[in-house]
Amino acid sequence: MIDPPQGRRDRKKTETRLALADAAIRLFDANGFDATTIDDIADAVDVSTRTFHRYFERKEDVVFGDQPERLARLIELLDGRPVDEPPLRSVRFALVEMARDWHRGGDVEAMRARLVASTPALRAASLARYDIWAATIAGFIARRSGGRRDDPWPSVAARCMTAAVIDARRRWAREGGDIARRVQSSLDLLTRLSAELAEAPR
Amino acid sequence: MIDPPQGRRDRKKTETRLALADAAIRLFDANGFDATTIDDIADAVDVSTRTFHRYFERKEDVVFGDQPERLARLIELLDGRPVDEPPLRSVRFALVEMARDWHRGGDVEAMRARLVASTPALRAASLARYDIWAATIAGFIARRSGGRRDDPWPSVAARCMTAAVIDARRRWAREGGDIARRVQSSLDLLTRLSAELAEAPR
DNA sequence: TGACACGTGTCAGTGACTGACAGATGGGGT
DNA sequence: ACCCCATCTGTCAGTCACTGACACGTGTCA
Repeated sequence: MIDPPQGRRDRKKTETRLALADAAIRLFDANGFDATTIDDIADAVDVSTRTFHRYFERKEDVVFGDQPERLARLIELLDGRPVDEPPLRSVRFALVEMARDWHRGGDVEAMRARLVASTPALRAASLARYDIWAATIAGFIARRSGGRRDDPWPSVAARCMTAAVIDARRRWAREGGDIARRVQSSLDLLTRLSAELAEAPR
Repeated sequence: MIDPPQGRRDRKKTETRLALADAAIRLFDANGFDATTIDDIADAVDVSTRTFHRYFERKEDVVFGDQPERLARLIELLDGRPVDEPPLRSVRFALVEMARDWHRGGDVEAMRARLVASTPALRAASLARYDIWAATIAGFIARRSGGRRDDPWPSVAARCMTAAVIDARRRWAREGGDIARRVQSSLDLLTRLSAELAEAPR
């Protein structure tokens, strides 16, 4: 999923990062985000707190420890779509596929979703992550549809589709069910927007 | 804008809260968010840091010190719309009106927008605020359109319209211009979604 | 294998945030 | 006008997130 099989050093780095993320999520889930100290997490992976902070700028970030892989996957999915496909269709495909990854993530992924939904600090951090998704998707749409540089359309479209995903995921955290299907139906709802807004021109 | 002219005590409280918010924004703008300590802000208003934390849970929150008033205003605008108006039209009206408030906010509002755009911690906090807006709007749409309790439509629609506002405001922070008009055109773009998504059914 | 780059631990320090207590001040009832 | 009570505030002490500096040990590459 990631580039080449780098040297032992880089492999260990990735290993430590994912180990910290995994340990953190489990500890947060068991004892709560606030009640868990960075010391607890570092101890669980047997590194110093200083090392923790070399991997993650803020405590919240550790919950999204696999973000580099996720973002790379999103980009890979987007760029893998045929160039003659309508851009939003490509985005839709990529987002549903991302949701399938979440499903494959199993317990830890559900744990993370619940954790994020119930912890204010993590909710904010999570939204900031999706903001990066939105920017990435906006860049993709802009490239594929090729309008003016300051055209707001790619950005607005990307943000809306991301918003649909966020809503689906939050619903999934609360009520469970099939996350991929939830994302699909949220995205489908976007088509309803124009119909309802058409009655409200200006 | 707010309820009745409460006693002196409550008046002083509101005063202090807004004074802290105002002082903080100016200090952040002048010296940067990180370089400004809570001590600096508290000193400027001549209260203790402990008092600061009684008004605002986190340092970031002070930038949104007038949030209670804003949210009250949003609710007021929404509830003030005729009940037979299409819900999304009401929301559109309210959001554009909120943007006009920003315009009336003058320098401090522009300062805040620039500040939020350029400070990661504030960007995250800002998104969390809009999340509350989205929830409020979703509640309004649900009430006015009266579907099932677990219908995802109100929430998705609210999130998308909020996303359009966020995008417009961020653009405004970067490039200036007429914020109300920017919000209008972002919202107008939502109607384009269905056309482009229609080509991407499933 | 040796020079160098880089990841890690220790240490010390700052600043955000919180609970507990005590003093001050406004509000309401007599 | 007075007092009692609720509430706001400052001081103090403590925890914890986060950071720069330094020294040590380990991977990497010539």
